[in-house]
Amino acid sequence: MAESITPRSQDYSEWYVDIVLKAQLADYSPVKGTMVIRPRGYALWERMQSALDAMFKETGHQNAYFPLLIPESFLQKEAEHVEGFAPECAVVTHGGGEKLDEPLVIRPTSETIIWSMYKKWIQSYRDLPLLINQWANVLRWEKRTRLFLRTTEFLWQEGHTAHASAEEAREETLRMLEVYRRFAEEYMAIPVLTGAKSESEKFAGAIDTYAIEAMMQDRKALQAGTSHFLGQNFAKAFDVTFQSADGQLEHVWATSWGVSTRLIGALIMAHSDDNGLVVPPKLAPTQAVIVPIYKNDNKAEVLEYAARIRGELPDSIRCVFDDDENNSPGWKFAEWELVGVPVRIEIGPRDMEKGQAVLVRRDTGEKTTVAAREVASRVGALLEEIQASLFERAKAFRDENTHEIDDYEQMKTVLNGDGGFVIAPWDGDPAGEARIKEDTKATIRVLPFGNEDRASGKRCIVSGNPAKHIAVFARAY
RNA sequence: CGGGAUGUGGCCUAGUGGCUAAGGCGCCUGCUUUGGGAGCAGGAGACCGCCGGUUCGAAUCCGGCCAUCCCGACCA
Repeated sequence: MAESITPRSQDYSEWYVDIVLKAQLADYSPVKGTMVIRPRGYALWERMQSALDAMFKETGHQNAYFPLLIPESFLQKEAEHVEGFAPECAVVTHGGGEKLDEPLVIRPTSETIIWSMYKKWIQSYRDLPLLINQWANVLRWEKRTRLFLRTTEFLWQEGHTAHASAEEAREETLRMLEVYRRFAEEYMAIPVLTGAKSESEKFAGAIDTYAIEAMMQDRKALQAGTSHFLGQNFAKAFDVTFQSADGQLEHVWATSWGVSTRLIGALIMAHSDDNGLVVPPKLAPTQAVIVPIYKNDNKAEVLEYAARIRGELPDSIRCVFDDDENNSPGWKFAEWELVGVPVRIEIGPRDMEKGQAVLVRRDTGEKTTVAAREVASRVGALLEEIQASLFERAKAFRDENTHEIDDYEQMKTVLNGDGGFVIAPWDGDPAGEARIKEDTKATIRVLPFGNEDRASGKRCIVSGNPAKHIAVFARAY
């Protein structure tokens, strides 16, 4: 357990894997591309879940659960959907020792089974909107997997809503994108860009896909959440209609939106360092750890003094008192840094004499000495400071590595060099997008909102034609 | 799915045809320690990734497979 982590500067991928394995967030499982989420990783997911779930409830959604198995024929009802997902589906062909009449697909996402049910549940405009979310696992047969970022099976939430009008469904799509933005920035301390996806990056079956897009420490982009306006595509495929107030029979309008355990990967790659995981206080399962330091002749007194300080911490601060006798203080320091606890409280004989304690920040390593009576308030304040400064640091890093460029050669130099985000005018032509990908491996991450005006009068960076969008290009996970 | 690298107790590594596979870390027992991954003594733990082949003899040579990483292809 006391081994070193590959430095980021030496090998970013190895560093990432080391953090996941050594901080015991996850471990490889026997089936290719699958992993076990260990208690320390799952605790992070649970904190994400509870924050998100509260936000979903606040916006009027209810949780439900739909089955893992979907009749294969369901997937085929929506043309783009089947084309997008069929290649990565696992299919169950046998059950109970017999070949099944109809193969069952293990859900890669649940639109089809959900809309088959919505058909039964929706008749009138009075049944709308229908706002349902589910927490579930899904399976996608990926060729190249990476812990948390892309695994064959993963955990996520998927919201599926039904509305009486296109406007209302569009509002919902953007409302949930905003929920994701808030969650990413306020809880994960990760600044994100919001905007629309280009045609080639859209969800299979959506009219419009929106995303939150974050920058990792290696300057690559990570799509951290998506929200889709599905139009009437699924309502038509599953014949889901409702009678409006004026008696007309109309197809229902739909959205879907999701975030997954990939967020844990985002958290790691946004904040962590060569000493291990760095977790923002709002998501940290343990926010503070007290490490008592004593010699044999003063052990009882130090422990009592430390316990008294611990007793003054409010219940709202999630604190662990590490009085394990078998490990040295130095060992504990390193271990708690590895797992990312935001604040360490060191309490030894010298502190006891002076009626104080030492607080250490995980993000900067900075140590401060505070009077015993102030520990509770200082720890609370420090947690808030760390939360804020992680965000500011990540934002400063992203801004430093975001370049507005209107010359194609320069764009190639940047994207093939240090990387980062390139903001450039684009005419909307997929051919140009494809050429950029070929030349630089970068894709359009988002078409940021409110930039159509800025595009007017500019020339597309690749074709030279009049630009329609301002696009953000980057290499991505 | 293509190209490359790697695979030896839980982890890292030595051993490159010949005795009972060696060391460090970790683990267990005891003592001693404790302000940045402590010390001493004793102990447990390996069908050398898996399957097959060559050989009197294989961790070592050959073939296949599997897994991980890297680079591509593919992919919300």
